[in-house]
Amino acid sequence: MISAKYAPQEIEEKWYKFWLDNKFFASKPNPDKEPYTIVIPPPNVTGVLHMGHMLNNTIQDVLIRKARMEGKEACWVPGTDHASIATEAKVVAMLKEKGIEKKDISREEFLKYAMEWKDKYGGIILEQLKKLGASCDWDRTRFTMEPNLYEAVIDTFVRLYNKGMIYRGVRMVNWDPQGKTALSDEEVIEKEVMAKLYYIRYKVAGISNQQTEISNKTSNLIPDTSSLTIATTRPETIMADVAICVNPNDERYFHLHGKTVKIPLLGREIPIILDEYVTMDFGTGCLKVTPAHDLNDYELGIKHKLPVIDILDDNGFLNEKAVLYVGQDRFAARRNIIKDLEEAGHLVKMEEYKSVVKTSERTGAVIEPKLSLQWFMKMEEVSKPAYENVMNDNIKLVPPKFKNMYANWMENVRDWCISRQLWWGQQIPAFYLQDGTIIVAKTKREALRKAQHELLLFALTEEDLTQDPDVLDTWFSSWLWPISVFDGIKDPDNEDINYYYPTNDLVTAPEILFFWVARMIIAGYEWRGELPFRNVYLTGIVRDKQGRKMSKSLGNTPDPLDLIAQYGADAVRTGMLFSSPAGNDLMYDEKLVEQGRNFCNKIWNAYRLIEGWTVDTSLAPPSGRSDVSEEGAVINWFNSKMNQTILEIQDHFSKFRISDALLSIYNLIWDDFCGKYLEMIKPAFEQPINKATYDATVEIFDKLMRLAHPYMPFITEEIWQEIIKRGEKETIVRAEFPKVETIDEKILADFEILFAIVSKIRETRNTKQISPKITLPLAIKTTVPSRYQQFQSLIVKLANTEKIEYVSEKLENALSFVVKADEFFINLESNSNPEEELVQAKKDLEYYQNFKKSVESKLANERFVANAKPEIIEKERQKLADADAKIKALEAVIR
RNA sequence: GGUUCCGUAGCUCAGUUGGUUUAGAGCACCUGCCUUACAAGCAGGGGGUCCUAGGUUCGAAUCCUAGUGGGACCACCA
Repeated sequence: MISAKYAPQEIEEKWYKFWLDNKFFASKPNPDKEPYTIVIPPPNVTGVLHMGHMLNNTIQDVLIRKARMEGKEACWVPGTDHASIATEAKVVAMLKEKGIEKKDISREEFLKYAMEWKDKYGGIILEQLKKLGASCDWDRTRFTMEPNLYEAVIDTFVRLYNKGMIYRGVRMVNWDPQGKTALSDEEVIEKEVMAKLYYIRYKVAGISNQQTEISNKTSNLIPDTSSLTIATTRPETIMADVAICVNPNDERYFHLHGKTVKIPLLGREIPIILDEYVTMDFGTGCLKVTPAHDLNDYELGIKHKLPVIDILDDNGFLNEKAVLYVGQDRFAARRNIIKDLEEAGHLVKMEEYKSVVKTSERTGAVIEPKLSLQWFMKMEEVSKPAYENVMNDNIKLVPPKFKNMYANWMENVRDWCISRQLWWGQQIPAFYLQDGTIIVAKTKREALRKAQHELLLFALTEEDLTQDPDVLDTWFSSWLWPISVFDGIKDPDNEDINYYYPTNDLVTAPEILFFWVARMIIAGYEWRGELPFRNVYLTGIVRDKQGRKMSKSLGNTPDPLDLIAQYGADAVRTGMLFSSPAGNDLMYDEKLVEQGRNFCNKIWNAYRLIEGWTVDTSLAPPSGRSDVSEEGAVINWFNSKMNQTILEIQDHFSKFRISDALLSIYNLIWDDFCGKYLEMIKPAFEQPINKATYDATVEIFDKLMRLAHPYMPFITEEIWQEIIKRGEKETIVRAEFPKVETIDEKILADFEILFAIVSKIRETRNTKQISPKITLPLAIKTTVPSRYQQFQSLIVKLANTEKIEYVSEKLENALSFVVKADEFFINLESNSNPEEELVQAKKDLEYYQNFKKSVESKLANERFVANAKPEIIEKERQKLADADAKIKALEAVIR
């Protein structure tokens, strides 16, 4: 006895093991087949599965499973990313718990701990993906730090350096004083906070020898010419001031042109400079210029050839250059200097001020703009093909609205800071001689050889070379991912890369469009002269039903594994996809997963029904007519319906409408197959079914399971094995995805009439409150009885009526309705209420008369007839004819 | 501030190059049913000023302009 409820747990485990044991997901280059490749966006190696992964990977699995069933050589490459910042932060925290500080151990020791950590937690997320049913080729699992991929990254660096595309330079970077590393703009989170704007008075010292131009006529606007006031949010940086800047057009400060001021407390004299960069109506119109601690000031400093005074160390503490508050944390120094400024009478006032504070995505520390020696990659030239090939749709972004965003970024691309002050990652292959000479080479040994031969420093030994301690930005390894997983950097002509590259589709989130997707495209053209993938499907953010982003701190993220355990993987997969058009955020609601579960259960019960049938081979198909049995007609109808739906599904897939394709399958199975087809062909209780109908039904069920399989791999395999293949050693994983066959429009139209009649009868039942158990007499007044004769027994079965009676005159006092141009009667003396029927008929008549009028006036409009396309006019004429017939029938009812 | 996307049923969204009169779907909702596959179900039903105002057109949810509301991205005033 099969349970009435679908129980996914043991089924899922059983089949996943079956798939793995038989290596159904494995792929190798096969010249006879078209390759279809997806590389997984590698999740952080220490990450755990969250709802975003679920959505993203379900979509990839749907695509890859469908491609596999379509006979392509489908290859989905899984793997993980070493995620230097995130992982290093976790390792540091883990060590801290053990009482170990990172600064107290060597790089080697640290990496040993990190590797142990990675080995322990690294595989988790991939194991979780298996629970979801992901059909990755697990033998191809890659890790961005494994030797081959590590070397590829080093190779890339050396080659780009030799091409002159990588340089070292002083730049203003986002410095994380806690993580002690530079961050890219993308790793920085901006938070709106209420800060304080401090107004600080500087004493004017005197006239400098550079400029003497003073406007005497305006100087009297400022009563106090002996000082000026600046506004700042960072008073602790005044010790790093090198100038005060005012707008040259600012009349209030004409008298200050060419003068110098003294920094409060410190007394150092700095010049007043002029630049239109300064906004006159913000603050006081006087800007303190602190090149070492503000990006704009830095640029201003370069423009005006100002010195740079950096008063902060890497931890965010004031150094000796600050002179005052040395050794204090920047925030402590701020509190102290405010107190001192106030006491010294320099603090004019404080204002509440809404400002934006940049914080580190990983450590949460407030970012310090910091001048620092970093490695950069030149981006302008190299990003051109990446820009053009997205603009011309060689690479399609789905949905295309992201093209604009992409363009905007690529048109303003800035050089890429690729160094990170971390240990976990690929160490930059740059070696320094004691005099600072830089030698870039893959290994220390090679660097030494280079120094000996190219610089003729034969006495040099490896001890004289120091490798740059920094590692490369994680994205500097993941941008190679579609190439490096096939070893295409180190071995650019190998069989795998030649076969699988370029890959087909990439499924990822729009927030990493720039720093991952764009860079992969750049790498693709740089290293292969070719695009890395043809389509980029961008998923939305998974939000809760109130529209809030899912986050740990809000506690609104369900654990995906709990969901799978509770509802089954197929239910979670379909639940996620019921409402997630590309590029749109997904408002997650557990109701969606319930809907998915219900769908599984619906399929399960169809299986139970069919499984319970006994087939009687001696039984001839029951026939309503001699040429074609009604069951034969039902089977033909369903096949047409199914083929029509497959056409729809293929259209949806061609446009990456994954949700819509699912909904098509959902409706086909639930409404058309379960709701209509099975109801029409199922034998009476405990009656056997004839073989022809049974076989046709199993064949249909087979196709339906194959259609649904990319979305619901487990339940479809179970049913396919149990009812369709009955123990043969095959798998639906590699079965053929159904192709579109004949669509018989006539039969589809005919059955629409049948369903309309059945609906009308049921509606009558409902409104008249007639029990479904009561068999209704049905009479039809029609000029085309053949139209209905073929449905005789189907109407009887679906609507519980007696055999249909054909009448030539309307039945007085019977309930009636009109379908097409024919009138139907249900003659029930007791319940009938002709008044109501009449009212309804009159309403309908009025509607159709108005309808007719509007169509007539359209057709009478010469300009419409002259301008509209012929097929549109023909359609209008047909509408007119239909309306006429309907009106006639309705008039008959009322008469 | 710049760029850009979007406003269609209570919610999430379709609506193909303008062409059904009363604009669709899923979910939610309402009514009636424990009918021997399935109450995680069956049958039926209600629900929209297609953001607003103009314009183009024989015809506008669809195209144009302006307004308005919201999102995204970039750059941000110390």
